Amino acid sequence: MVRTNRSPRLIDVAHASGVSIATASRALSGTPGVSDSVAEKVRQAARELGYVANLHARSLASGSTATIGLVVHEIGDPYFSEIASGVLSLAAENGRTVQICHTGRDPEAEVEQVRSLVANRVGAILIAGSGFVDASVEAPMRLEVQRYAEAGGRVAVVGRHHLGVDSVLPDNRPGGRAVAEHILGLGHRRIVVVSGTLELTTVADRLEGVRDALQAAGLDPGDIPVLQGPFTREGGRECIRRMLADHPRTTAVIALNDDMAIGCLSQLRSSGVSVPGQVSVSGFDDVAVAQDLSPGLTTVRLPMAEMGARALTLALKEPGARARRQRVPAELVVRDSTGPAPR
Amino acid sequence: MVRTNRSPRLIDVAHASGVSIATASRALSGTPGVSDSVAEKVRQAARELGYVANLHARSLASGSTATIGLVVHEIGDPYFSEIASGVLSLAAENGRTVQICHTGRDPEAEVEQVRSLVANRVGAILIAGSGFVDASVEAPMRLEVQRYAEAGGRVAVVGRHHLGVDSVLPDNRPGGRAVAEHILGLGHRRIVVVSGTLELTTVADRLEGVRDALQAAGLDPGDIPVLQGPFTREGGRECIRRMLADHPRTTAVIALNDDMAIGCLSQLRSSGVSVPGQVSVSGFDDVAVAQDLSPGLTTVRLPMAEMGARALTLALKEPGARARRQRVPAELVVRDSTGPAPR
DNA sequence: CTGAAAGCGCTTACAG
DNA sequence: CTGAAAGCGCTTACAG
Repeated sequence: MVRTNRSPRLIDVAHASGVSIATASRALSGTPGVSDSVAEKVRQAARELGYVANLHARSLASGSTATIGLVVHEIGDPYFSEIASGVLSLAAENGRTVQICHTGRDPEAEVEQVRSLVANRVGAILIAGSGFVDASVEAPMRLEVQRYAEAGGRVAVVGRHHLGVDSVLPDNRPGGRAVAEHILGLGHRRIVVVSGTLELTTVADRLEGVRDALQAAGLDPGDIPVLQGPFTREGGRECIRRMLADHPRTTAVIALNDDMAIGCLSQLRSSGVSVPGQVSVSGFDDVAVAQDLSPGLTTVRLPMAEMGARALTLALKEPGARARRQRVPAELVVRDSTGPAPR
Repeated sequence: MVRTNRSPRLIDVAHASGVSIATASRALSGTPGVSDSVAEKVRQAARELGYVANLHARSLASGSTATIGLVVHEIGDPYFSEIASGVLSLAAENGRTVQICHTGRDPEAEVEQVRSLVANRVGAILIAGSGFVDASVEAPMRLEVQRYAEAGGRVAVVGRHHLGVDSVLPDNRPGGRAVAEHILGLGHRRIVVVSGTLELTTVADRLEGVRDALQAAGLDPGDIPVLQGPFTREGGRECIRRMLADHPRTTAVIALNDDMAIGCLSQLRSSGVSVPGQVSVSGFDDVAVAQDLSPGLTTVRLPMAEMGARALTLALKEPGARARRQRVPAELVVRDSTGPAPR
């Protein structure tokens, strides 16, 4: 009987080429030990039938997968989409497929997504995005990850501590210090930090760097207002409105990511404040669009795509005796959104 | 390839709770016909063991998957990352996982990616991104897609014709017409179109709309230069340099996507040309950052996230007797990058 | 309501 | 170099 409306199976290829499924399997997967002529005959038959191996069956039989799981907070956010781009490109080069989930920055959704990745028996899990300063918030995640790792899964994280796995860690603190030094060097003293929630380690680390610079310049970090809002463009706008109301003499805004900085620029423009004439603005990340803003955004460059690729590279390696950490340098990029403090 | 064969299996759960694997399977998958007390006992045991069902085994046994495949040109591009965001959110709500691949706009890579999705036996494939005016370029893709559909797979595309499957089609032509009418209405006559390659249907359709408007205004579309470059920010910059050299009296630039428009803005600023004072600029898509640019970008809004979600919705439905087409309205959004033609 | 058993489509020792 | 056969971990008719 002819199977209609179904994909051809290995056995169909085997029949068509007059060999056993064992031989057909070897010929198709490139396992050595099949004569060239037979292998070619099998490949030919597979091509004609439009045969594509069922990866579920393959995974089940072989006990391994070529699929990588990637967890991000929000794929629409350029920070994450650039990381994802790096992962997808390198994965394709290695013949691996990538399953992505986003979590909306919800720690619970995150755990659920990891669990679903585990269920899909992905070969490795990559987690991008800040963790929480309060390690206890991450306890369930840590548990899930450890369990997976113990069962032989590989895990790597980007920009995140506390999980006890291989990690790619951008120099958030040195980056924060560098951008603050730049601002101070331009003569600014009435500075405001525009920040996401301090519960995130990324935010806390960057802020710490800013404080390092203030302290080194002989200033009291406690004197610098830290305006908190969502870590988004809208959050940036919101903070500027508060700044204009509560700290009207501010001459420089240090935003802790580019998204917020873009919102700052937008709100300052709407409010008729010139940048950098009256107020300087800096960001953090150097998302692709930062250089095309007007004025071009002074920021701290993080090589997001490369960070994603590096995490994948770590995950594809054999695990080390203990968790590896790769530091990624953060580089200050000075553009037109920062200038000398007005006198 | 990582071995992941040390996780607890269904049979471990069955043993732990003193039932058969059939009963354990039913209890865990929520199939009716298991007494509450037994079901609870099984769930309890599963929880304690940290059991997560092997989806490969499940797929193989049941012949169906909860995984959706999504093909985009470049996930780092906001147009696609916003579509992906819509797909991921809706997928999560439906308990489905998403496998993403990007193709770098290479038709051959595209076919390969679809093939790999088929191999993964995903339940549905979503393809986002322009097709080619020359349908023959897509023949291999069409073949692959048809074969998959005939074998029972579901396919939906976003912004793409020629594939003979369910599609979500933005009103590119009416959108192009709307934005051109806006520019004409402001009195501009020395206009230049900044465009990606005309081989892409998306580009061709938008340009067609622009020409509709020109014609309706009694102008000869042949008189309007169409500068082509990569469909990216860098492409936009490039085109502006050419425009400045070859068409220095231009007063309005109609860019056929936001990325190019952003590049145009950037290059005009570097070249000391004021927008919209000397030259007006419009885009197409309304990516998230468009409203935060300076000046805010006049553009044509496409609800990308919604388009992604709609495609998924189509793919999850039973197939119709013939391919369904959903048109998505394109809405002109006027901001500050366009103004009256200088006299 | 519960279980024994067939089978999903592959891979891979184990023999020849 | 090639094949017969035992699984991989589930689901689901089919019986009881």
